[in-house]
Amino acid sequence: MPKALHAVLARRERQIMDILFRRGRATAAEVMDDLPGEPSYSTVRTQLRVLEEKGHVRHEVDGLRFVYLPAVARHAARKSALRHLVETFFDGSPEKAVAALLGGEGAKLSDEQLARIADMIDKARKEGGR
Amino acid sequence: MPKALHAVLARRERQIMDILFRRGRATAAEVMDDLPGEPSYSTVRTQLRVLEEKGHVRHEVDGLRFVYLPAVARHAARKSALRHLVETFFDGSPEKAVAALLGGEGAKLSDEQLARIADMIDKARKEGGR
DNA sequence: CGAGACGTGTTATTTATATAGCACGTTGAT
DNA sequence: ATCAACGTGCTATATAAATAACACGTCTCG
Repeated sequence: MPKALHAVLARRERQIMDILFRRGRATAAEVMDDLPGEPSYSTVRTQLRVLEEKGHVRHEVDGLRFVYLPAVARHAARKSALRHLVETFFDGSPEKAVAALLGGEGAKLSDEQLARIADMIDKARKEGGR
Repeated sequence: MPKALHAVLARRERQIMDILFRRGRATAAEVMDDLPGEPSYSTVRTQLRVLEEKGHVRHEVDGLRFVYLPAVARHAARKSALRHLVETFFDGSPEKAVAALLGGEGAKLSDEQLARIADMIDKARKEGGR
């Protein structure tokens, strides 16, 4: 298993990867816009190049310019991040994590969303009880 | 609002904070045990001292030795981490995050756990519908 | 066609991080 | 009382990260 991203990236590198995961793909200029502080365009490009050398990012050529994307599928990174979070803050219990989400940590939930979640649970229980 | 920890910590610093959040409190030796690589005792202590200077960690004196703890309540750090994760990997939708947890990302759920979660949802719905 | 905007490649520099050595103090067992 | 084990305080250094300047190419529109 390759090492999880969060365990390997520096502060700024992580910020950049997060932006790429949020947006899916982005140009250097877009990354720059989303970064806190006012890094120069040049700085951001250098960091993207370094991330690419390290294998965390790749780029596609779009006409003249580069568009950067994470080298790892979002889904994989997400799974590993979620696992780590549950481990660190919820004593390894996904149940507690769900409780926190329902309790409004991470954003409020509407009634419709709660209803859909209830459905998901019914399905999960049938699966498990089979 | 003070800046979120994950946005401000370096790689090693984050690893250490995660250990402290997992364990609640730990001596330098315990932190050292949990860190990957084989950092020397001296190294770990230096980093703890730096983290303390920065205000992320504090220590209590236990007889002869120091016991380190996060300066921020676990609950607060967790909330911010959860929010960030939902933002980055679930398009800001806690519902999607719950779905991932139910789907087994982050660890499997037992039937009893699912049952308890179903209860939580009932309660949440009553609250919201009041 | 020429200047400005926009983009890349390369290289340099400063600052922070990660790492560890050494001197010294306290305690507990021989 | 003394030596080893364990812990702290202080200091030093190598490596990595963060930042940016400069040179150069290409499109574009007036």
